[in-house]
Amino acid sequence: MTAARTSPRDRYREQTRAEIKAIALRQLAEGGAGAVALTRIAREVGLSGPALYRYFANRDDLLSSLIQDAYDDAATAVGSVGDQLPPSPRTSLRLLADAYLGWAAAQPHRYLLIQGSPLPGYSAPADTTARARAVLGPFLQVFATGEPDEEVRPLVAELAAWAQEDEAAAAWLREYTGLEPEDDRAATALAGAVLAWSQLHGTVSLEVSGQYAGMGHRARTLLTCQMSTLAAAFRLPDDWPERATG
Amino acid sequence: MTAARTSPRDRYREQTRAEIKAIALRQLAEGGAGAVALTRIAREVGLSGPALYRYFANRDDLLSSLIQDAYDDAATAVGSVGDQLPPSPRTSLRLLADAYLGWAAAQPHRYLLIQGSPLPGYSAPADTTARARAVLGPFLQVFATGEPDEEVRPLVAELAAWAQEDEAAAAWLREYTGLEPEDDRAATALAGAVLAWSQLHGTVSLEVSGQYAGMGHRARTLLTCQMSTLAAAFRLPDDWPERATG
DNA sequence: TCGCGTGAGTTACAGTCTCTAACTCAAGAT
DNA sequence: ATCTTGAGTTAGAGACTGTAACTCACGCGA
Repeated sequence: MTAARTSPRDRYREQTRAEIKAIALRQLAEGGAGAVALTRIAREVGLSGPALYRYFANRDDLLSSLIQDAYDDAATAVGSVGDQLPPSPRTSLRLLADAYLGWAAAQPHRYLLIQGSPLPGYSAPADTTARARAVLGPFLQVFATGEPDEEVRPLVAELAAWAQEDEAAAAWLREYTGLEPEDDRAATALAGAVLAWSQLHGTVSLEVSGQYAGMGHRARTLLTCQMSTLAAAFRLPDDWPERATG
Repeated sequence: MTAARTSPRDRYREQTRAEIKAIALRQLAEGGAGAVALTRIAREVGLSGPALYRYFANRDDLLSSLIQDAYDDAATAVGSVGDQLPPSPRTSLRLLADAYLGWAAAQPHRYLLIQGSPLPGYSAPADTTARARAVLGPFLQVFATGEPDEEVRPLVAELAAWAQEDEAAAAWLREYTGLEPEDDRAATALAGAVLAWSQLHGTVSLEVSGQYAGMGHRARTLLTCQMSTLAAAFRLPDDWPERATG
C-alpha cells in the first residue's frame, strides 16, 4: 500500500509492531481493554518494559491502533455483504445485520473495544468517526430505497437538516448512495442507518457483554425481528430500484 | 428500614461508608469506573489507604455497592412512571422510555456503570439480575396488553418457552403483570420488554457514551420513533384493558 | 569499506494503585 | 473495671505506566 520505502530497519520495526499488537489482541480477548498491559506484553516478546515505548508512544497509542484495525475489520465484514448486492433491500438489510452481529459475536472484546464504554482517559484520534461511518455505509444504500412511515418521520426531518448543513454527512451519503443532500432519499437513508445502528448496537452489545445470559432467546432472533420491523417502517421494496450501474 | 439495632459504632460506620460512596460517585462522574481509586478516596476522607478496607472488602465491593444503588435508583425512576398508570399503554411506553433516557442522560457514568462494558475482573453478585429486571418490570405491564404482529412473533415464540421453563422468569412476570407463564400474553410481555430494553440500551448508550456527537439528531427523537414503531408492532391499545384493581 | 548517526535496547527510578501484615489504641459492651 | 473488638496506623510487596540516561550495533552514505 503506502510502502514508500522499506528499509531493513523499517521491515523489522513493522514486524515487531505486529508482534506486539498480536499479543495485545490476545490480552484483549482474555480480559478486555483493561487487561492490555505493556509490561506484560514486553515480558512475552522478550523485551524489557520501556523498550515497547519505541514502538508505541504510550498505552493509548497501542489501543488506538487496535481500535483502528477493529473498525477496518468490521467495515470489511459488513462491506463484503454490501458488495454482493443481494436480491433486494429487505434481504440486504437482514444480511448486513447478520454480518454485523456475526462479526461482533466472533470477537466480543474487539466489539466492546470500539463500541463499548469509552476507555478512561482515552481520546480517539480524529479519523475514528470516518472509520465508524464506513461500517454503517452499506446501510445507507439499503435505506435510500425506502419510504418512511409516519412513525419515523420526525427522525427523517431532523436528519434532513443535518445532511444539508454538515459537509461530512453529505460526503458520507454521496459515497455510499450517490445522492445529493437535498434529495429526500438522503434523509431517509440517514434515518434508516441511525435507527439500524442504534438497534444493532443495543442487541449486539447486550449479547456480547453477556447481559442476555439466562434469558430464553437468541440475539439473532431478536435482531431479525427488529430488522423486519425496521424494513416495514421504511417500506423497503423487494427489488432494487433501477439505477445507473457503476 | 432494616435498622435492627443501631449502636453508635454502627451509625458511625454507616456514615463513613456513605461518605466513601459519595466521593466514589464523584470520581465515577469525573472519570468513569476506572477512575474510582481507593487510595485517592482515602486521601480525601482524611484516612490512610488501608483504612478503607475496614469499610469495603476491596475495590470491587465498593463498585458493587455503587452498582446496586444505581440499579435501585434507575428502577425507582422508571417505576415512578409505572405507578401513575398513565392513560394508555401507548402513552405509558413513551413515558417509560423517556424516564429511562432521562435517568441515564442525567447521570451518564452511572448508566455506563450498570449497562456498559463489563468491568475487567469484576463479577456481579447474585442479585444483580433481579435488580436489573426490576428496572424493566414496568415495561412488562405495558406489553402484556399487546397483540404481536407477524414480524415479532418469532421472538414471542422463543420467550414463551422460556417463561414456562424458567421459574425466575415466571416470578418476574407474575410480579409485574399477574399473568401465569402459560398465558399467551405472558410471552408477549416478555418479547416486548426485551425488544424495548434492547432498543433503549442501544440508543441510550450510544448517546451517553458520546457516539452521536456531531450527528444531527436528538436521542429523544430517535427513541420516540423507535417506541412508536414498537407500539405499532405490538398493536398497543389506546386504553387499558379492564382488570381487577388491587 | 570505513565511520558515524540513529534507532533498538538496556537499567534505574519515580509515581500511582491494590491489598496484606502486624501493630496500637480507645470506645463501648458486659 | 475489664477486656473485646473495631478503627486506625505504618511498612511493604507486587503490578503497572512512563521518563531519564545510558550502551551498542546496524546499516546508510561517502
